[in-house]
Amino acid sequence: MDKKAFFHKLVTFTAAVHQVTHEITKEVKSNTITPIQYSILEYIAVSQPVTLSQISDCQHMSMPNTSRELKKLNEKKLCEKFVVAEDRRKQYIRLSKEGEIMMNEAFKHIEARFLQRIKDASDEDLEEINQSLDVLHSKVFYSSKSL
Amino acid sequence: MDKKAFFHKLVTFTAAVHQVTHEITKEVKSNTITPIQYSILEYIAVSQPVTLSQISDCQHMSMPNTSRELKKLNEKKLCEKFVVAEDRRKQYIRLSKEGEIMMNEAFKHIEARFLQRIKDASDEDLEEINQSLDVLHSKVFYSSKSL
DNA sequence: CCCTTTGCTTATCATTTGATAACAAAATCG
DNA sequence: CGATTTTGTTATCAAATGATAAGCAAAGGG
Repeated sequence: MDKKAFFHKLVTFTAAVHQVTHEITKEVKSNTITPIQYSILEYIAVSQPVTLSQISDCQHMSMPNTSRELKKLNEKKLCEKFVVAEDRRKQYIRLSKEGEIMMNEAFKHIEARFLQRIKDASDEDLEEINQSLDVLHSKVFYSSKSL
Repeated sequence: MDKKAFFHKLVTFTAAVHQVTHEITKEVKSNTITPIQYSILEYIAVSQPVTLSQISDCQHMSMPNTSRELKKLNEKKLCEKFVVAEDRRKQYIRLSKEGEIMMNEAFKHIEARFLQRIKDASDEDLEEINQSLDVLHSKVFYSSKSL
């Protein structure tokens, strides 16, 4: 396969993903949280419970800054901290009731937008999309600290 | 197919794409430009010549802020402005010689990083990835201003 | 020829984000 | 036990980004 073309395809693809998600999420964000706070909430929502270090790693944010943003989210009653019995330095972070509600609404909106995008897809198309997501996630866009 | 699981997959996938591209581009950015300036340069690189309004639209940035960032890039000798003969209000923006060099190096680095990510992939894997990119780009992450 | 619109600029201010130093408590290890 | 590492906090400062008001020159339309 032509490496140059392949790489070009990858770059335009990532640009497209950014463009589409930006379009969709900008309608989603409540005006009470900042973009970074939204992405933290999103991460918590799909990965909870998580520790502060995990958020810091995943969002490429320093511990102090992560701690600060989390404190703000806490003050806004959108997430909660729980000490971990086995290691009392750590804390598990989960969405609060309100946080769950907010993120559920956000996801519902995103869902609607995506539905609109795939409304012309057949069942086979959907299965194909499903498999493509698996392939790309596992073979290209996997997360890896070691790289 | 379970809709809930499907959208969960979509959301985590887009998050993964963001994280990976963030990881890769953060190594690329010279310390002389900010993230936003980088993304402007990237846009100019693939779309030049562009007008200030086009950048403003595409980057979802207000005209005044776009103007400011462009002025900084100009002072850093990374891009140049040319008045348009047909409409002297407009200006075409292009990368300067230095800007071209910088972006070529950036793209080369991104290519290397992606290659590293797929270095364990077999030829069949690559073909699968290639097809998955096509599927997702055409059926989900297509660009459409009208949506 | 006025009047409006378009494309862009400058200035200013508030907020968000990034970076760093200094600290503390719990765990781990020799 | 004492030293070190891990996990997280608080405080502070600098820089980047977002938002808004005011202005200006060229283009276009009646």
